[in-house]
Amino acid sequence: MNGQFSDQLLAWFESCGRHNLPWQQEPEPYHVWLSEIMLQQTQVATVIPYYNRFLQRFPTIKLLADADIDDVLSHWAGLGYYARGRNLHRAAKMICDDYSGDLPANKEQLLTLPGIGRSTAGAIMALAFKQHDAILDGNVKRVLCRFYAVNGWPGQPAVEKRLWQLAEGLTPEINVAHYTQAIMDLGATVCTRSKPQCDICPVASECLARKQESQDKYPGRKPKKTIPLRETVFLLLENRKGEILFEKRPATGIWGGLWCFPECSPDDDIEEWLLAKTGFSASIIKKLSIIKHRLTHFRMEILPVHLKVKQCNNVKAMGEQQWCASGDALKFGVPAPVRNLLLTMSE
DNA sequence: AAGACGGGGCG
DNA sequence: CGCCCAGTCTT
Repeated sequence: MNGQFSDQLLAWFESCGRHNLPWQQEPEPYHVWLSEIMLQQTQVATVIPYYNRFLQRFPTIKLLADADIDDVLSHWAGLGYYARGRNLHRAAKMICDDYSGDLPANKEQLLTLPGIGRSTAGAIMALAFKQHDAILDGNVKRVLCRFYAVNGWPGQPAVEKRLWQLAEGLTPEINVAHYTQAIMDLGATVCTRSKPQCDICPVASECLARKQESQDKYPGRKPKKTIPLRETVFLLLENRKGEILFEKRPATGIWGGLWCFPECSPDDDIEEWLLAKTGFSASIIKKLSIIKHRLTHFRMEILPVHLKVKQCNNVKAMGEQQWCASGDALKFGVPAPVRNLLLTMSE
């Protein structure tokens, strides 16, 4: 029977699960939603300080909806995947407009909100509304791949389809909130990527991967490909007051909506490029050491160049711009390399 | 179906 | 350095 898996997991959860995470204290729908969005592609330990700061600044969905997007993004800065922050803000507005400020307890309606997909909708239904619904996040995928010895990479549509079937089959009708938390905890603390602790696993005796002594084979690896190198130049323009010029990036694409420095290619003549594109006449003070930034899909090498502005004729703004003392810039949403650069400079 | 999207943690 | 993480959206 399917009930055995959930029963064993629930019994284990009671004594060994995590019951002290910040979003478990007041499990209201907003808290569950916020934590689920932050936890997408991001680990618990990283999320916790961001979660606490965010909720302190935006205690309710209404206050979030009414906030300025820059304010929202500055509290997201450093977490990555900034579309999550923008979607959260958009969804908060929709929730206020369409549902009087409360998350709908309805899966189809949740799925219409930006940033909420199948797994997050399932998590909100189960954890916040105690409704029977399955999730399939990275932890659950790993647990199920091992328990059923599912071959193939979980990102593969056929494999993912199979995993959803298994996840739905195992999810119990009752105690669904505890079960959902339990299977995530099992993946996070016991059925870990490397060195799983099968000796303390509540479902080890039925686990096919363990029977085959091939836990390391599951889940199947993502086919790897060589990731490209992207080289860029950060232009740190300083005016007479010692302020630095920042530009707001477009809402979509890398670091969408965050504040950054003007950027050119290493192939450009820097002073010429500046004059042509922005109207600033500036001279190079110093080229700083190259910053290496590694992402999932490419590597970045950033050359920061410090310049002094001599003259400004007809500034051609390429987007929103502002001059700002380097220390004050951290109040805005800036990407991690920019933050690190500013911190280094102020030392 | 495939690619884009950030940053941190770990072996 | 490679791989992964409480995924979703766009093309």
